[in-house]
Amino acid sequence: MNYTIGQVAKINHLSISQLRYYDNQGLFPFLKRTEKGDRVFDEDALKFLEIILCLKNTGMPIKDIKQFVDWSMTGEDTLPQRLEMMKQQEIKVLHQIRDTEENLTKIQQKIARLEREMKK
Amino acid sequence: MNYTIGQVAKINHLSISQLRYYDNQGLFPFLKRTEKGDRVFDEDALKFLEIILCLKNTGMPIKDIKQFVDWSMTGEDTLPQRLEMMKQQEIKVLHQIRDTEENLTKIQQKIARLEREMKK
DNA sequence: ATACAACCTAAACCTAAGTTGAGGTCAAGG
DNA sequence: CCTTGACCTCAACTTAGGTTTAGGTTGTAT
Repeated sequence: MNYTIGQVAKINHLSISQLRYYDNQGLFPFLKRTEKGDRVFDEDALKFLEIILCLKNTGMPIKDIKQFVDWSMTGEDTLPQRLEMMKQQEIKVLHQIRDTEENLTKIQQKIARLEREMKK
Repeated sequence: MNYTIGQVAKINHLSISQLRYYDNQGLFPFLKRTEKGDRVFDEDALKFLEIILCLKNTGMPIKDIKQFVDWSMTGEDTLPQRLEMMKQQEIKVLHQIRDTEENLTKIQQKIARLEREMKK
């Protein structure tokens, strides 16, 4: 099954211009085009997009994602680099979660304090 | 105990210019100054900074934080608004954590796939 | 035929969150 | 004295991550 840019945007809750911007930044080197020039996302492209968004949503800058994408296109030689990058990202995300949980606790304490103040 | 901007920067792992920028954005209306004009952070300021950073680190934009700070300076009339804002933020952070955990899982699956590919 | 919807490009524009640089004040130490 | 370090202001600059605009093509429905 193939998808247009508009469909992909809806599926992933992105804007069309965002997808075009990512393409221009080199994040979709695997994208095909129709004869008239429209971008075509196939199932593989959607699969790949998923991991790209995953990296983006955990705070990886676009140029680093591009590095990963470029490595992915070069073949098996770069498997070690890609693995290393994902492991680094895993560590980063684990820290993110811990930090965010700490901040959650602080916010909840603030809520409790505010509620106590309001009752007085 | 009082602290200079440099000390506060070190304690909280921020740059001095970041702290000055926040002050210019109106995030520190409670800040005192020495006669020569240097910013003085007292214990209360540090306490307040902690909650400000907590909001900032969970993705709240500076102008929203300023709203919260402004409310905090006005007295008890704004307790309900502040409470509501913190509750909204709590919800946002809970979602953040869930989303990040999902992304973590995907990254870990990617790691597993890459490791399988490398063994072949 | 024509109008509309969905796609395209290239370039300009925008916003948030800072950083940098020039020029200045003050206190302490050698 | 004078230099060094830590602070100050104000304005200009930067960067990332987009959005917007203007102008153009194509396919389908009226």
